[in-house]
Amino acid sequence: MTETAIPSGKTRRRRSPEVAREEILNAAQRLLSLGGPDAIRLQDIARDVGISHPTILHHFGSREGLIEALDTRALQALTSDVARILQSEAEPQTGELVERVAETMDQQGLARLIALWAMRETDRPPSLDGTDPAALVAEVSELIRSRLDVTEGVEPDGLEAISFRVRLAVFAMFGQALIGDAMSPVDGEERQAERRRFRQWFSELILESVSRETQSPDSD
Amino acid sequence: MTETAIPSGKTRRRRSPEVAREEILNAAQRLLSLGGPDAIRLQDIARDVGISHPTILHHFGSREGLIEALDTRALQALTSDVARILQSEAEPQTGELVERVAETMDQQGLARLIALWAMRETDRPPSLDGTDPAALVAEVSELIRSRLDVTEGVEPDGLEAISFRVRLAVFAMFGQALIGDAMSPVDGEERQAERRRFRQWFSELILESVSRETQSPDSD
DNA sequence: GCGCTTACTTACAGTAATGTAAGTATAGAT
DNA sequence: ATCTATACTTACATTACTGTAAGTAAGCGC
Repeated sequence: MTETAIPSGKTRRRRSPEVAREEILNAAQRLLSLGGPDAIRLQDIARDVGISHPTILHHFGSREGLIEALDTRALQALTSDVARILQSEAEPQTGELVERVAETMDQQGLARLIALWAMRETDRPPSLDGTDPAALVAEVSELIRSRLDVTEGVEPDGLEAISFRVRLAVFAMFGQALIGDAMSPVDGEERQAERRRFRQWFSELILESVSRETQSPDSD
Repeated sequence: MTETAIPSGKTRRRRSPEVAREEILNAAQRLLSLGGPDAIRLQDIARDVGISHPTILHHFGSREGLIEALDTRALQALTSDVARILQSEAEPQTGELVERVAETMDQQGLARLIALWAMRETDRPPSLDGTDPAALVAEVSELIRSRLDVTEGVEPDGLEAISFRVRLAVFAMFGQALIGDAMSPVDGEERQAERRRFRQWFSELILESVSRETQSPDSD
């Protein structure tokens, strides 16, 4: 039993390059979210999609290319997700934002992807393909500040404080997705409930601190 | 030029098993903190220590055994570190604790180790060798609560809120160590300064929220 | 229908990693 | 000084994964 790509029927499907890439990326991400870093094996992914592994190489050039595409797509998804919320909501609904990012993080196995990406090399590559996490944080921070400016009126150098909050939110959701299970004292059904409680508690903590600082700037 | 373990001189050193294990673990951790997950290669580690790779297998049985030992040691180090601080300080110096955990996390490459450990399998193994992160969090939370009890007097069901804070602190330090660089808008010297500012800001945030809730329990 | 492009397959090459077997040498015990 | 246990080495087996080469077939234009 070597590798025979599930000869489903007798004909073979011929996908458009876009569809093929999507299916391969989906399978890769799914496998990554199940197993560890070694789960990104071309043969496994190929079997999952129902193709042979050289097809993956055909579409992505190399394993490295596949991983890069995976990273890029994930970051872009997250970016557009955040952007959509920020532009649709009138009020800076921090709770909504936190909840949204959290879902994306652990449902799609995005946290693992980010972790692996961060570990991959010490020297920053050219901020992969145009989506830069630091820029995303800066953007979100800026947007939140501008909203606060309108409603309340906050001193301009509070930008770093806001970006700290955004970063903390990212860290919190990232951490919960990646190592949250290991820190939870409960199992099964209750764990989900606890996760939600934690997020809600966290959202309130962040919101409180924002309104506190912006409404009484004499705290320092 | 195959693999010849640096024939330093002509005699070979004969370490005690304990020392050998320590040196191997140190090298492995160092390499992991430099490169990605694939950096844990027996031959590389062996070259770093100055031995041949089967010696590692002799001491740890298998690559998997080495990784397990690495995880165990790291968690134990963190545990004892936290325990030491909690027992020595009279006041619950949250800032100190946060700073300490943060240092351990990114100096030793511990964050990466934890991340890999968390990714390794979905089903929890028997909480590796006696050190259980959830238990550690619970312990720390309990200890903090008991101190608050003495000084101020907090309702007993505030334990979850405290454990949430502890968890958030872990997430924050873990996140900063692992993906903090990617989120920072600055480079080089200034990055270190910013990291410190973030930690300080975070410590204050946590402390504030504690004193606020414990001193005025009618906030709900 | 015919032909061209290319998504896709099978078979294989190359490489690199973990793990094994057998022998060597070092430190401590007697 | 010799013996013994075992830390350690060299050489090799095994396996498994990425990547290549050549050939096959599916869709699309003509």
